[in-house]
Amino acid sequence: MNDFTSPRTLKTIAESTVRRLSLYLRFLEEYSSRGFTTISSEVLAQSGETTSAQVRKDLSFFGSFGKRGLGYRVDDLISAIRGIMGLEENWSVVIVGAGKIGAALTRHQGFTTRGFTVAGIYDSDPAKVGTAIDTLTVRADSDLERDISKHGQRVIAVICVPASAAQGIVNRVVGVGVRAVLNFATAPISVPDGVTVRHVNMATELEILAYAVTNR
Amino acid sequence: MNDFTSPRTLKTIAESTVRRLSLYLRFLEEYSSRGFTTISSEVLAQSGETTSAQVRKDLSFFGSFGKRGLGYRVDDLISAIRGIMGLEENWSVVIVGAGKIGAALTRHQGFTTRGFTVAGIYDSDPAKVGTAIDTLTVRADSDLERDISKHGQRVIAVICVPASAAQGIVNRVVGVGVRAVLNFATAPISVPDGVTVRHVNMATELEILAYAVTNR
DNA sequence: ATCTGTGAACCGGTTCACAGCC
DNA sequence: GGCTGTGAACCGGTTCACAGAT
Repeated sequence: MNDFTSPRTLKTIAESTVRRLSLYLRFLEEYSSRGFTTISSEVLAQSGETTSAQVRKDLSFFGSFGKRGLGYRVDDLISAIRGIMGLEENWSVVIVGAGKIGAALTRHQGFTTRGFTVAGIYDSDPAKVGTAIDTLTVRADSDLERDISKHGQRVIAVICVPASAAQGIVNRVVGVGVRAVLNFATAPISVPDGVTVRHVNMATELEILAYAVTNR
Repeated sequence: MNDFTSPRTLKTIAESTVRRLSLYLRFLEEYSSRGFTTISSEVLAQSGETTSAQVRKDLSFFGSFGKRGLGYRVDDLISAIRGIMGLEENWSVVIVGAGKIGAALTRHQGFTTRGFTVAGIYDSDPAKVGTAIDTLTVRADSDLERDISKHGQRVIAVICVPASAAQGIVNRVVGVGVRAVLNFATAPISVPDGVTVRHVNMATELEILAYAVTNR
């Protein structure tokens, strides 16, 4: 029981499960700060807009964290999920592109508090290099490789450059060991095996909403 | 053949299908601008990181848009997808919250060109009301209902307020007829039937990446 | 010969339901 | 009695494979 290692190597976990774990974690942290020490799968389900069975199934892939008849101890579950997701130590976030989105993300404190620290912001435009964004100074695009190498494995590159430049930047950061990329550019990006890319695309989100409204 | 109405009311279409349609559309527009007039499901598949069978299946839910042995006429397919997604006429986007994200989205031109126009940005902070963001002036939060009523059905509300205020804002915009909400606040939001909410959450995206790197 | 359109098979995520512990 | 943990059933999205049109 509570075997962390074998289950997660045995089966690949669905992305939907991982996404829900993130939501559970957020809710648990808030729930803990409100002074609760115990939670049931039923209550936790409401946070993630899912069912209690789903919550229990999600957690069961990684071990048994609850007590039958009682529920889960909030703080234990927080630690367990942090461990599962690899959030015990801090991650460095490198933002490439100091345009509107890049700058806004840099200024935004939202994820700083959650174990992700913006380590640097980069741009190829000499007019932007050297300007201050919050506590950071925009660095030259050409410094990317050298700077990233210092961060080791725990780096996530956030791509906020124009679509035409996106693949080139990704190639460069992957070349110096980055294995996680969050892509805000509206360009389909390809990466070698072992590198994970996620896309965030405002236009697509709006279009999905447009579809939903149009088709009842 | 080419029956638009019955198939889409008959079956509910998977969200994944709608998301891919959006990607196909983006690629097709770019492909068209490069001068191509015809495309095969095989080529289109590469854009959406999927397979040719998936492309054909996605489209088949809505009609037959191609010619066997030949492929699809690019411009016809663009029109067809625009029709399916409800993008023939423009949509108004109302941004609530003039913080970092709200301001960045307002300034960002990315979706303006794709049939979505930012009609207004609102904030409850008197210090922000009246300030200019791009060509828009931040309006008082209290003007929300009156302004939205003017837009009719084709409005999408984008929520960029702190988590604690999110549900209240959503209740208000839904109250005046908004049926599509894009939520940037890190709060689980509930809406009545017939209203669609989508969540964009930076922290979750970063955490999914952290999980992926941590677990091979 | 080529490439679409689509029923059927497949696969995997979700839901069910109940056994197992507190 | 209450709530977790989990195999089994279910469901729906994806893939297969082939018939049909050009």
